[in-house]
Amino acid sequence: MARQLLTNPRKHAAQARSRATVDVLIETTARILVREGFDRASTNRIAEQAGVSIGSLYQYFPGKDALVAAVIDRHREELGNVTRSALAKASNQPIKQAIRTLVAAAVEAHRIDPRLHRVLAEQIPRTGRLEKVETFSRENYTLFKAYLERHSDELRALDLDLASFVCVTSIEALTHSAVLHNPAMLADNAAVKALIEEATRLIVGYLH
Amino acid sequence: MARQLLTNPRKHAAQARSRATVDVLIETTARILVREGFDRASTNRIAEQAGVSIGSLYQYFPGKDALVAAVIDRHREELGNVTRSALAKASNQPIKQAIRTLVAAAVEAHRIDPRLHRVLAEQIPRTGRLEKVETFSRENYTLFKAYLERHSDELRALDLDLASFVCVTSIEALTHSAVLHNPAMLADNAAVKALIEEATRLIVGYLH
DNA sequence: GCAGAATATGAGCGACCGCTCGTATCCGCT
DNA sequence: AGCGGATACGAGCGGTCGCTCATATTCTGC
Repeated sequence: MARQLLTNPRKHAAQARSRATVDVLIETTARILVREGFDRASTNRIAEQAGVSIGSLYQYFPGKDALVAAVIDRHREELGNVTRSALAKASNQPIKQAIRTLVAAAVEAHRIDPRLHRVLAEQIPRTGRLEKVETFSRENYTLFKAYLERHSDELRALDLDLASFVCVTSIEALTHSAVLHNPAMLADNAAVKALIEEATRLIVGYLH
Repeated sequence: MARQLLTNPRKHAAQARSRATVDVLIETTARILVREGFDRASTNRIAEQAGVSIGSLYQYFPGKDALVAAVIDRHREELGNVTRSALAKASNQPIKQAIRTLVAAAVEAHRIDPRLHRVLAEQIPRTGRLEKVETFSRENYTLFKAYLERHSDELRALDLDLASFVCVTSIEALTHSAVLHNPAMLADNAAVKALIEEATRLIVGYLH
């Protein structure tokens, strides 16, 4: 039997109680992903822990993938807010300061819910096989490129596409790897500062 | 019932035919991982497609995880060969040339079996039983740090641990992302050259 | 208050999972 | 040749999976 591939909600929740059901399902899915991992996040288990019947779950989500997709969307929204506001702030700053702002924002974004972020980043590509996860950083890429365009007079001659790829990929990898694979980093403010400093130096040096 | 946690072979294969059985199981596992993904790689399916009975599979592997671990080890061995020889070659080169050698090697390593590499990197659950997969880049990190130590007189004052982390993580992310998320890159030699050039510039600029 | 729409329920089906174990076959050694 | 260990086999057990559907409950509009 073909597995369910759809990730769209099956039905729109209209009344307040059904919206509550949807919410608790998404929240429970996130909690199970964090606490038990992707494999143990079965629809039966999610429904049970959410205090919702399996039938109700399937009224709103066509399957596990849709639940996970909803969790991803919610998380990405939060990340996007942090990044977008940082980019707005950076747009008026000179290069070096702007890069520092962006790197700091990247670290900040990874602090929102690191354990969930880790599960999503590491276990989720199995869902959908789509570019859904690639879009994780696509927006960052586009916005960063726009920044470079506006400030191209302060930079050496650059292939903006290639440069955006290099910068965004590096910043993403450094913050992701540092924050997620070394949880102690979260507490150690000095270490965070050092990381931001190094990443800034890396990027600024590259752009000049 | 508690899931199987071991990833070590259950029994050592002594005769030639059993070694052949083990080989075909590992190879089939790799093939299924690439063609069907981690989730569909069940022990039953692996045994069937390998032309080996499920009983024989369990003579040599305590479960799916052990098979996957064997695939990972084999792949990592191949990557390690490329990287180690590049590092040996680089150890006598000046910084800029050395970095270029290493970046080129990183790209080369990602060309070995990109689809398998992608599956291993993206689909293997790293939380839990297969956690030791994190050592994927640990060796690179150590070797790179050793290189920096030997050439520290050519560099600015550096925290070698931090610098190694920054360099290895960036190179890994750039080559990985470029080669795996843009398969056209494999064919386009000019694009590969451009990537190597940019990554080299990024790292060299950072180290100086 | 009541009809009908929206929402919630959960037993249970068929498929597949990981894995065992009793049995059959093959191979190396004397 | 023939014995004993190594190897191979596969039916099938107990379990979880994703998911449906007949039924029950709650809400909304009139």
